[in-house]
Parts: sequence; C-alpha cells; structure tokens
Amino acid sequence: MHYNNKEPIYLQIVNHIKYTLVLGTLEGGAQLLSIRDQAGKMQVNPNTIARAYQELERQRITFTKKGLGTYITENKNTINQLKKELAQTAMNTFIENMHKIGFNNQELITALNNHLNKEGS
Amino acid sequence: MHYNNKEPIYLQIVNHIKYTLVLGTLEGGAQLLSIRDQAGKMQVNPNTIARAYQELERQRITFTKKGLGTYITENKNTINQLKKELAQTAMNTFIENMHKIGFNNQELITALNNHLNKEGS
Amino acid sequence: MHYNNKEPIYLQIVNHIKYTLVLGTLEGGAQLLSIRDQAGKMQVNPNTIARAYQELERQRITFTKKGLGTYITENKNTINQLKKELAQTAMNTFIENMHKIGFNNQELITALNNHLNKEGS
Amino acid sequence: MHYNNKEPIYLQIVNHIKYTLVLGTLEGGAQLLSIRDQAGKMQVNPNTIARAYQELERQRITFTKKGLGTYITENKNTINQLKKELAQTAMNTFIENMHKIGFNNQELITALNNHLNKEGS
DNA sequence: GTGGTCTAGACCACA
DNA sequence: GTGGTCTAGACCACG
Repeated sequence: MHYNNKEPIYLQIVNHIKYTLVLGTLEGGAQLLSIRDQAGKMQVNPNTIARAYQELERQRITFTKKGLGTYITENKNTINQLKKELAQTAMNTFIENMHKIGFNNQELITALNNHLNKEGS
Repeated sequence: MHYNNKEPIYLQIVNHIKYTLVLGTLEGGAQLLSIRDQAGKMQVNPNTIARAYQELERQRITFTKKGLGTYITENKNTINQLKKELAQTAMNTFIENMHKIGFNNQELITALNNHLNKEGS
Repeated sequence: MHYNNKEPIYLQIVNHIKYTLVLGTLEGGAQLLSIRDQAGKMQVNPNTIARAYQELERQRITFTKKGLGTYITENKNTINQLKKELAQTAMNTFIENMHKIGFNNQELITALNNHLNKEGS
Repeated sequence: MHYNNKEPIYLQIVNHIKYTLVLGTLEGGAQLLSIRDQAGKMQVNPNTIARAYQELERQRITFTKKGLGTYITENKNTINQLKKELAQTAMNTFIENMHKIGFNNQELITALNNHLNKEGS
C-alpha cells in the first residue's frame, strides 16, 4: 500500500480496511492484526494504526476486547449497510459533480456508457 | 457560498470559479473581480483569494495583465478541455470507487440507473 | 452478564458480587464459586476472576480459607456498611454532578421528582 | 485543575469545557484558547488538548475555522440540549445505582432528602 | 498565528 | 501479549 499525500494516512487505512471488509476478505468476528503488527506490515507508526482502529470502532465497524485485540463486528447488517453506504456516497458524489458541470441525468448516463465502452475496447 | 471544513477554502473557490466557467456564466476574456473585492464579496481573507487566483493561473485558466487585473483565458479550447477533464475525472473516480466495493462495469451502470430512478420518482 | 467496554471487567465482577451481597442474594459466610468455576460460568479468563476476588478481599468483603476457598464475610456490619457506602457514593456523585451543571439542592430534587414521574407514567 | 487518575486527561478536559459551557461562562460563538495556550494553562501536552478539542468537535459542541482557531457552536439549542443531556445522564445513573442496591423510587427520594438535610445542617 | 498529522518512545492497565 | 494514553518534537497546510 502506498499513501496519497492529500488524505491523512490514518483515514486511508480506515478506508482500506472498510473496502476489504465489504469485499468479504475478512470474516465477521475475525480479529484484526494487532496494532503493532499492522504498523509493521504497513510501515507506519503504531500510533497511526491506533488512530485508524479507534476511528473504525467509533463507526461501530470494529470493537475491542480489552487486553485481547480488535475484532470486526459480528453484525452482518453492519457490513451490508456499509456496502450500501459506500455505493450511495460514490453515486451521489458522481451525480453532483456531473450536474455541476452541466450534465443532466440522461446525459451523465450516456457519457458514462461511452466512457466505459471506450475503456473496454 | 458556504464552506466545507474538509477541503481548503482556496480550493473550494478555485472549483467554484471553474464551474462557473464551464457552465458559461463567465465569458472568455472577462475580468475577474479584484482580489480585494472578491474577498469582500466572499467574506474571506484576501490572502485566500490571492492563492485561489494563483492556482487558477497555474492551471492556465486565467492570466494576469500587470497592473490591470486577472482575466479569464480567451482560448475556448481551454474551456472545452476543462469541461472534458472534469467529466473524465468524475467518471474515473466513480468507476474506481465502485470497483473497490465489488461492482463491475455492468453492475455499476445498473446501480446508477436504479439510484437515479429512485431519486427522480 | 454482558460486559461494558469502559470499565475493567474485573471491576464489573467486583461490583456485581457486591450488589448480590447487598441485595441478600448471597448469605454471609457463604462460599464463592472457585476461581475456575466462576471463570467458566462467566466466560472470562481465570486471571480476571482471581483479580476480582483479590479486590474483594482487599475491601474485607470476602476472606480466604487457605486450601478451601473464598468466603463472604460473616460480619453483618460489613454488609450493612457496604450498602450505606454504596448509597452515599451514589448520592454524593449525583449531587456533585448536578451542582456542576448549575442545579442547587432544591432544583435537583425537583428535577429528579419530575424525571421519576415522567418515567413512571 | 488537577487530574483524576482513572479517567483519561483529555476526557476530563472535554467534560470541564462542557461544564463551563453549560454554566454560561463562555458565550456561544466565542473562541476557545488556542491549543498551545490551553496546553500551557492546563499544564499538559498540546496533543492532549488537540485530542480534547477534536472530541468536542465530533460532538458538535465546537467547530474550527481553518487557520483561525476553535470556536463554540453558535447554536444555542446545542448548549441547552447539552445541559439536558448531562442532567438526564446524571439522574439515570443515580436511579440505576440506587435500584441496584435495593432502593425503589420512593426510597431513593427519601434517602436523598435525608442526605441533603444532614449535609445542610 | 492556527489546527492537523505523524513519528518516536514511554508507561499503564488489562487478560 | 493486547490496546490506551501521554509526552516530546517535528512538519505541514491554511489564513
């Protein structure tokens, strides 16, 4: 993983973990790497990982068992809802951006189709 | 205009001006407000406007006539290209985000259509 | 029993046992479960139970017969005093908290009465 | 201000600021001390203050203007609601604690009245 | 000047 | 072993 300069590293890690969750790479209830191990793997300071983990916990995506570690929520609804939220956010942002440069709904769909066809050819 | 906390204000201003350009609200060759007037109008520190203007000039969207002020480029290609760039960026970001949460091209088009129909109904 | 994340589990257990004592669920002189059995029953690491028992003993609420187990004190004064202490602590904390947000004694009684009536209705 | 060992310092600061807000010592829209000044005044590391300020912002009690400072929310409802929340929490905790040691609603009111009279005499 | 982030290293309570 | 907190000091973007 290499880091973007614009977004804080700890948020990039938060998002990275969210994506792996949504793609089902990690099971519900599974344990995350310990802060120290994750820090080693990701080549960042343990405090940075700790901050990312705390943010995930604040969003109810993980929870911690004292003295044991950090675990992914066992509530499958949370994961499903997370996927929906990420998709909604992506779509709303896209639509808003296209509207701001003068595309209406019909036009933005057309443009997107053309773009995908170009890319795929 | 009210400001978002996450994005730097000067970039929000840059984008705002870009959008007005692309939508044709501002004509090519037109003069921008002076830094001081713009700052008064936007309730912002003049330094912030100066930085936004500087950024616009760096992107060749505006140019400065010494002692006279800041003007929008008269090159219509610049404007057209700007619109294309903004659309491309929006589309690529969207596609990338959807891929990251497990949608393929077909699925993301479908999801977007559904989303627009829901919204539009 | 399910555990709160903020308070250490061993203290939650200490309090739980105190409350059962005060409510008379456990008789004076009765034997507590062995550390291992208690740990099994409470789904907790035996070390955690050991620490809780140690804390109870430190507070003279239990005592240990070597090689036999942990027993609740037979001194009824201890139990009575415990109840008083818990009540005093609860009341003092409450009064202090209400003072800190600007309620005087009269007002906090009134607020508490209103709150209980609302709840009870 | 001297610090309790049990609760994290940054949370003690958060609560301290909440109380001053509720008591009206600070006006809505007023600027908090800068992180560095507050740190000097409170004899703690600036990072600790930063964490407290971030928590206050997360709870919508303050907001920050980039490059300018941290400000108390101008929304007076927020402050009023904050006072209500703090009172509710104090009362609920108190009632719950008293119930756990065997007082019913009537008894806990009586006990509280007696306690206040003793204290006041 | 302001707050935000990151690193480094330390200490602690908990299980 | 685990996560949580705190300090110290640094660098950065922003206004």
